[in-house]
Amino acid sequence: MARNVEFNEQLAVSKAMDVFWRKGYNGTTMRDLTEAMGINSSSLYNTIGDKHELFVRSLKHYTESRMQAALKQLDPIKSPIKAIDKFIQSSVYVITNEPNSCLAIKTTFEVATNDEQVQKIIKADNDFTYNLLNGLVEKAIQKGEITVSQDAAMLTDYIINHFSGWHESFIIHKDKTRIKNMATFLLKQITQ
Amino acid sequence: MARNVEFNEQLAVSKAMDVFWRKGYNGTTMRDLTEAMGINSSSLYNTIGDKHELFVRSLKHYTESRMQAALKQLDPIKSPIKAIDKFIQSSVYVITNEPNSCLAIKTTFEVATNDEQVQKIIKADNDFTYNLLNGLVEKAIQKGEITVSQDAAMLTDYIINHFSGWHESFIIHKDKTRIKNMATFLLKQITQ
DNA sequence: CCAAATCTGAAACAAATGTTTTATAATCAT
DNA sequence: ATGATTATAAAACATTTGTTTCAGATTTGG
Repeated sequence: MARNVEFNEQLAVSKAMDVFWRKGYNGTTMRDLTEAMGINSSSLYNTIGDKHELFVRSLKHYTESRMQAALKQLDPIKSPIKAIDKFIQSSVYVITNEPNSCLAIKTTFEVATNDEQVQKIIKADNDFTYNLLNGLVEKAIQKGEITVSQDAAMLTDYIINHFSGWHESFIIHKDKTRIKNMATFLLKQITQ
Repeated sequence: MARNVEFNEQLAVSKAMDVFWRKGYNGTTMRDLTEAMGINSSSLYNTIGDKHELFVRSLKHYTESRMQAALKQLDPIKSPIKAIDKFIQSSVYVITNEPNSCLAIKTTFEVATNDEQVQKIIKADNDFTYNLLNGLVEKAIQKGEITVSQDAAMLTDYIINHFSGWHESFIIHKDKTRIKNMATFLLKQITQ
């Protein structure tokens, strides 16, 4: 009965995400977004909604992509401690090679404090990583691959906790070696 | 020959800092600032300058205050490892009790990437903390209070690295215990 | 092919933004 | 006290902001 939507919504959100990722929520204008997405603001408001809704979708797109990638990467690894190692090494690689630092962390510090909807997404993302890693840590403790502590919950927190510091360090010093050395030490500590 | 400046510039910058701290650089408007500072924008532009310059001064005020506080707090402590402990415990206390998380970290993720002047201030702040802690770590290694590694530089990075993760965790989960448990484990690891 | 539906593009919108102007008030050296 | 000088307050400024309007283009079912 009517005309079809011309643009690919998923692709458009992905382009919007790139802009938010670089400039942050408040640093991004609607014109930045429509230009990058290649669509007119009327189309945007007709389909997705306003700036905030577009940000929410961008953030969800970011976190969901990451979750899928993590599952896919860790699934074939049978040894829990090797999976933990892979997860850490992979984080180091991303931190020291991606042009922007993690959108979730940037968002946590820029908007999560004053935005409940955003905070929920961030928390869901964090919980996912926590559960994924916690499963591995528990198994590694069971198998005796980790002996430094029996407190899986705390150890999981402890490991995850390193990532944002590594991002911060890399923004400030742009020195891959510093990150790698910290990661090596972390792993040595865990598996001592 | 002329009229005197009415407002206390240091105090005004301190009020501006509070606003930037809560709302971030891009989330803060000039009207937010002049209202909080209790001065007219013409006075602001006549004395301090534009929004960016005010932010730079606010950030400097923040970092310099922190540096002084750290020196004052650690100076009387003679044992290096006890000073390190104090530094960590004090960070935990601030993270879990201040209403806003660290302005320096927020700024690192929001603006440092695209703002050289801000990046310099952040780096100077980071280097200060690094040097302060590194001196303690070196002495602790010499005295045999730390044996887990002889690499003072890496260990210093490793310790500092925890703070931004603790901030992130507290924003997301608002759970003091999780932070305290991580801090306890960190200290146990270092002094093992 | 028609008609209803809805998407698109460009322009327009009010409000908010960072900054400047201007008139007035206050201060200090003479 | 006077006059030069500078601070202040209020308003005005041009842009930029997020969002909406509206005419025209395109599609689909009948």
